[in-house]
Amino acid sequence: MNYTKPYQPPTVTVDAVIFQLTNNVLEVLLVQRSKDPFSGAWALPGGYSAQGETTLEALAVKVSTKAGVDIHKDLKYIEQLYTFDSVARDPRGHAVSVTYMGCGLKIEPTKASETTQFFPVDSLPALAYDHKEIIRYAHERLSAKLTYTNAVYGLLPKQFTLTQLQTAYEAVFGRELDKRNFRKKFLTLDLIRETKEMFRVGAHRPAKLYEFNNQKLESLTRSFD
Amino acid sequence: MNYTKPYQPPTVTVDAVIFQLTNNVLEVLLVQRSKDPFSGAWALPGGYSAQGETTLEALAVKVSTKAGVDIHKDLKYIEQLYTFDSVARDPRGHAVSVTYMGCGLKIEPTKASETTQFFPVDSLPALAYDHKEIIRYAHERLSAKLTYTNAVYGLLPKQFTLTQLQTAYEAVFGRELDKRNFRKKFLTLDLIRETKEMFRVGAHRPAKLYEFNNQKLESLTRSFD
DNA sequence: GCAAAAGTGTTTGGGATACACCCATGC
DNA sequence: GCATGGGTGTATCCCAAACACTTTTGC
Repeated sequence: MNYTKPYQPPTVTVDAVIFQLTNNVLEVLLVQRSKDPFSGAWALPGGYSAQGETTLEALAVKVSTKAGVDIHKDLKYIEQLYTFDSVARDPRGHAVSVTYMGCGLKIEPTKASETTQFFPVDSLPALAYDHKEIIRYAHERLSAKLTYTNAVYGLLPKQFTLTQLQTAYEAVFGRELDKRNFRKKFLTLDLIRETKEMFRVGAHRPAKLYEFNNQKLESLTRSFD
Repeated sequence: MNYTKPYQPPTVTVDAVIFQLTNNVLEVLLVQRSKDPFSGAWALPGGYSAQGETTLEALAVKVSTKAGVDIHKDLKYIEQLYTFDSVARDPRGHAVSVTYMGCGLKIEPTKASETTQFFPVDSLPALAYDHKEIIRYAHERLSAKLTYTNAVYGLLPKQFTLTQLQTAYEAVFGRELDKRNFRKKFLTLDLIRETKEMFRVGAHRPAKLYEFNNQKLESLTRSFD
């Protein structure tokens, strides 16, 4: 390979789609841009990735700096999503973005403010770059992951009720599931076990609390959906 | 974002895992390196991706130059696989590789030679970089794609027999399937139609030829496996 | 006692699995 | 007529889907 000019790589950036569930609504973490391009618009937390660091390392730094979220402590699950590379996606010049998708729970960005917030995936503000497409793709991926893996654990507390579990699925899938069939099926998958704790809240019957046998990603023997 | 030093992006490369089926064996296209690093070892076709071109555009150029394969004409299916970015994967310096996975059929690299060949995925030569891992991952992805999409069309000619279809699955999955169950299931998926042609070869009953209704990727209503 | 969510079973239909023999052809 | 791969059916079991009422609690 001979280059007549010195080789000029594209800029490499990283972006994170961080989901969490709040009141049974799937939300995504965004930061508001204060500078051009897209000043005032909202964007996924992210930034440049430099030589000598992995994209995940770069992501950890950027997400911590820009949103006050520690991807290792605050997220229960993270995976690489896709690399977006269209030449026009950044008006300043060609930037290839390696994106990640992660799930957390009651994340409280230490930088929480009017410029760092979670938004419901179904009512996003105006977004910078191609971030709307990235979020759409991440949501699709998350939904797929819930159908064939135990990835829901990423969205739930350590102990949870079956109703919480079901509503997590419903929030991600965007549709309702049958309570009896859902419970029957999930319990036969052998992913969770009953605890001795009960969840008591409100004027109604308390619910058994369950926990996952395993907080690591595994494939289901029988898919959902 | 203020950088005290000028921002130095990692090198960006692209690599292609190109599969085809030859005599019911799943093969992958490799080129032999003539220079260090890894001189003499085999590698996936690929190379640098520069500013101003998408990674797929870069891939088309590199695969054509190095292996004489036109990814648009010779491949029936291609998708982005994953971005490999460990700092040590290239001994010359940090290089992030955006990889693609594709399928073709009777590809004849115009550069076919002792340094551009297909190898069975189960008996690969010594590989440069992390290309062994990339191939493993691509194989896994292909296998997954066959279970929940119609992606097999990428490995088959326009018209094919049910036995060819089944052996394509078997070659990718690496295990045998029951003939009667396979046929019954595939025919009820409504993905293929009978043609009026027959495949006549050898001293035995001729086989009906089928074709896909649709040569575009779609999800199956019921997964395999 | 009443409002609110938790918990629970049965029926039915469709698809997955297991399994072995006849058919059409070339030589 | 025989060797070779093409083509076919049935029984069983498991699971998905549909569907409504009772239980436990706080007030």
